[in-house]
Amino acid sequence: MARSRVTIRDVAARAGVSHQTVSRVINESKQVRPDTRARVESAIAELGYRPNATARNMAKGRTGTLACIAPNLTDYTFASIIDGAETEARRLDYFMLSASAHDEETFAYLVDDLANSRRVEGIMVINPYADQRHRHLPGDFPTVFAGARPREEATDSVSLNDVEAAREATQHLINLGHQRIAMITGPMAEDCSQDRYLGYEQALQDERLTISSALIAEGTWLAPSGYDAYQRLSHLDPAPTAVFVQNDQMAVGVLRAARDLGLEIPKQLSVIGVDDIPLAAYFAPPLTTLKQDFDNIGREAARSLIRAVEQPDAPTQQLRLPAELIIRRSTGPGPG
Amino acid sequence: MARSRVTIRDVAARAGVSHQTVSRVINESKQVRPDTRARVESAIAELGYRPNATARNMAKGRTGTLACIAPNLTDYTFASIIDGAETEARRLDYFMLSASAHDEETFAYLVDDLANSRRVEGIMVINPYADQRHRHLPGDFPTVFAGARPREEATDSVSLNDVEAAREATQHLINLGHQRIAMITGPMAEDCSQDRYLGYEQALQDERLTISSALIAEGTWLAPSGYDAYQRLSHLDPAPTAVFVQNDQMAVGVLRAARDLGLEIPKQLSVIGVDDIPLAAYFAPPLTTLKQDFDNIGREAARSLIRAVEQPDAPTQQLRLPAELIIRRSTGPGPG
DNA sequence: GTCTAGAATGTGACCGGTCACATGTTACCG
DNA sequence: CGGTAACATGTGACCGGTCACATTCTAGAC
Repeated sequence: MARSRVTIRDVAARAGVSHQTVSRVINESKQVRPDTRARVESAIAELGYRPNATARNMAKGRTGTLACIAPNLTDYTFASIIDGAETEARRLDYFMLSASAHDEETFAYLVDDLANSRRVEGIMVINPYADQRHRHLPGDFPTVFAGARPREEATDSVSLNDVEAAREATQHLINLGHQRIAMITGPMAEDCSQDRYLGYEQALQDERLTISSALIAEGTWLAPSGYDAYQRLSHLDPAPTAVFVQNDQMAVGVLRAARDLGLEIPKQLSVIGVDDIPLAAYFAPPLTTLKQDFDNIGREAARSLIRAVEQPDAPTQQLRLPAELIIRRSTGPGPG
Repeated sequence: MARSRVTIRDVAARAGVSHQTVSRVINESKQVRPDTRARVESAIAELGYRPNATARNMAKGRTGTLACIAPNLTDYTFASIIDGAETEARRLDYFMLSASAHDEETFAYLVDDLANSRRVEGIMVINPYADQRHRHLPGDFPTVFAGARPREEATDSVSLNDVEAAREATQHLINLGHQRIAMITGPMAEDCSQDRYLGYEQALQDERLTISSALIAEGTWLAPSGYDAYQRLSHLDPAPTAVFVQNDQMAVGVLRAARDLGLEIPKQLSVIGVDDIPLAAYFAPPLTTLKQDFDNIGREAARSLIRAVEQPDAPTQQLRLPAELIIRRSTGPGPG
């Protein structure tokens, strides 16, 4: 396997043609006579020639590479968006480089490096509002938000329809006969938490149920914060009979807090989450949740980004995908 | 922000020097007089010049990019290795492109494309023995295995010390007074499963406990297979009082199977896993396990790969990292 | 004041492709 | 059989850097 430095001109010499003809052959131009093509192809095979991607990028002024920047690559929700995006990008002949930027400074540095050195042609951002990182995005560079909607910026985005998902979750609890329904939110600085808040409110309003800020606690998306938040809510009198938790990790924390308080789920407390994390069915009890189609969010985000790269003048678009209610055993009939 | 096509020659013209001097400035050569440097630097600033990464790669014959190929990017163990590797690679001035190859064919295609087109300088492979994918690796290209040891190939690798970890897990159960200890393995085609098998055997042998193949069941690494495997083991008479499960996902399946069978954990059955997955502490009961330092495996793998890239003649090395016993509540004293 | 080493800077080729355009061939027409 | 359009192939510049080497400048020694 001669992986060495065989160039297009070596092949040309061997086949007795010009380097341009070789270029035509590897680019499948039809302007080549079959016998010439055959001669070039056998020269390519004999020499083990492979086109050099860097040189090609250089000449064409493109890199065929996109970047995805997330706070980390391990969070299941991020990872599955990335996986979907990477696969779709590859299907469309792009490579995807994913980087974790756990703080704003790293994010700023990365964006600057990747975009300005023209190493990538577009950037996909997961969690642009985790801190003030969105402010470091260049205005004139193809960008897409995955899993979040833009605020004022005109940026392409693909995410869950948060309002609708939250409304469905809350409605599910209402349908089961619950009236005193608490909510544990993500950080309220994030639009996603606000949108889910909105959906919860709308569902309650639609059913003429009262909304009380006492029933709402803020968390961090992580399990321990769900645990703590529920501890606080459990002191209420009367206690809520159901909780809509804005993500599964926190919901799992609630499950454990309830268990530690000696509560039976779903008999004394119904719990519903959002995401459908991998082992959701293996907690005690198996978790009812609204499943996000992360893979599809990733795929659509990749498509959106590639569109932005290839058609710079296309209008931006916001895609909001639906969630699917997965009923397991952490929700049950309300009192009465 | 003029991100357009300002080249090194534009800067040179503006600063009244040659393009080479500009090159020296951006490469921090000390062979430039301070006043010249200042002139060039202000020209760079005024024009908003940024070096083009592709052109630089082209001229230097390198790409500064590595690839990581895993069966998927969502599995927590893979994702955390990748995250660690990506961060370390970046610290060492490389970018990392991660791709998921869920089947052997995709893997072969990817490797071929990435390596032969010289798009990347080295490849990190996660789970090279998932199928026959390792056979598609080029022999003369920098490669490292992360999370697995090589068989006959002389390939760099970084992974858990599986034998030792399994021995520790089994020993923990023995120390608690268990004598009838079952094991649920991963697919026995994988070396990792075999090594953990070995560690289990060694621990039992050291304590003169009998090893019975009836006590061993094979799984797939996934939770449902743990569930099924334990169902089978539970029919044994006498039943095992403890199970060493080769990973946490399957262990979680065992937890649920035991619960469904009405068994109390750890009173009637002790369960220990391997990995320490994110919500291990939130299952019922919280899972005792051997924690892998995935982040470090990733970092070391990146270092290893970069060494292989930069010093092609360095001998290959196999790094085996230790696990840490995390005692939670799924293991308890044996009978008697 | 001249010589010379070493530092500072400039020149042109080169990395390996693609592009625009020039040239050479073929085939079909009157 | 010449003319010409369409096809096939060749030529050299170019993408934006770096490299090797040539040239110019500076400063210290004689």
